[in-house]
Amino acid sequence: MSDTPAQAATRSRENTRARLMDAAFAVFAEVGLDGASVEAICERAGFTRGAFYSNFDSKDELFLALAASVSEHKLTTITERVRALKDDAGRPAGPVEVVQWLVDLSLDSRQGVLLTSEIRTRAMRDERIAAAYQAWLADMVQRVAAIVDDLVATYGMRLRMPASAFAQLMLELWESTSVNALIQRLDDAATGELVRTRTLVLAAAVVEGFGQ
Amino acid sequence: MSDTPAQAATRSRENTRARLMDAAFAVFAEVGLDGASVEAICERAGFTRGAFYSNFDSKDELFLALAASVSEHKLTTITERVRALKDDAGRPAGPVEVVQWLVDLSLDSRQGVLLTSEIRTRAMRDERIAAAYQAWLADMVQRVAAIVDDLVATYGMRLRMPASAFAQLMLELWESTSVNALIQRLDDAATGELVRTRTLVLAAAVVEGFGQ
DNA sequence: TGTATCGGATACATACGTGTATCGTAGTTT
DNA sequence: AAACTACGATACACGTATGTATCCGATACA
Repeated sequence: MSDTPAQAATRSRENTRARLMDAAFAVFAEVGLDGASVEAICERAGFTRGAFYSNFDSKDELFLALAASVSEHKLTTITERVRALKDDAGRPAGPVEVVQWLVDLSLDSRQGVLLTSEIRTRAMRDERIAAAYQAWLADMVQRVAAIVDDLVATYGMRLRMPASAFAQLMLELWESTSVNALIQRLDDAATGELVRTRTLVLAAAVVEGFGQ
Repeated sequence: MSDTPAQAATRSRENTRARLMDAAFAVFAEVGLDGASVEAICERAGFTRGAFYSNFDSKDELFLALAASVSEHKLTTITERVRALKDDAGRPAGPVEVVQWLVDLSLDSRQGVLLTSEIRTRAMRDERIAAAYQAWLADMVQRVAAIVDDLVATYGMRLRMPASAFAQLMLELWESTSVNALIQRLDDAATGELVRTRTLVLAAAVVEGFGQ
């Protein structure tokens, strides 16, 4: 099956877009949005700026596209895992295993944490990014809340606060813990342990009937 | 009492240093560290760059000095308030009032939140700033933990986790909530309410014998 | 009142990043 | 096979930030 020219061209174009975005992901994580020059991004991607300006209007537009892509990827991932949860095969054994499972779900790479921080920082100052961030966060909260609701029903427990508030608290806690772990130069294992412990504390507090 | 020339000169010098740092505080909050030009800082302070380079070696050095100053200011503030707490006059009536009091203690201005975020972002990438940040955080944690210990003893309650871990959790929660409130464009009242509510939830979870 | 000193202003050299306009070429179409 | 199209490279013009070297004026002291 051969492509029409438009398709072939598009596919190639999409490919260089993707390479540029991958490079931008790395460079933004390294030096931040303002610290990253278009030149540096292109160099890492193996292009010159000609390619860049042929694909994006500006660095800001690339950043927006990248943020959207990362957000969507996270949402997709979580959706898949929720579906896996529904299949009895992968269902965790008990509440504590659920925490483990949720933490795995939320942990991000070093670069991911850095980029998310960049997005949040930007959102504090830029109305447009704030809107996008809030929309994404609401989406995440909703999905995590759905998981929580489902688990609570399954194990016959009760929440001491609305599931969505609990979910948002969890998400913020995970993020904030990741950031601090990064500042403390903890390795992945220690970071995971810290997040797990804290999540258990919070769960014990908010979920009536959760272990001890 | 008149100054020696050196003293007078120093005093004036300290004054322009202070003005530059005040300006930098505002500009960094507005556009971030990388987004702020030395020129912009000087302009806001009512100087030219000549004054800047006469007082600081680089923008980074100014940022470091500013971060240290802000940190120290926060520590001083909290110390004062702890002392006030010791005087029976200002002592809160009960656990819930204590929460109110603690929240007041932790709330920061919009600009303060933005600058703290900038510091934290920087700490993730820069070893030197990370060390300073961790030292400061440890200090804060220690003081808050002392308050917590004192209060717990006073009201005859018990903690379900080490006071320092609890204190750190609190500090992170306050910070993270402030950031999110800022992104959501909440006003000060709503932000305070949110922080208060969340603090109560956490306190109820961790402090055995805390209200309901 | 003359003079030395210090802090801040001015002027300059330079590096860097951006965006655009143009060019060369590989792959496609007829 | 010739022409066309699209993508990315190259070259250029411009603006902006930096840091330094020099200058000027006010204040302190003799």
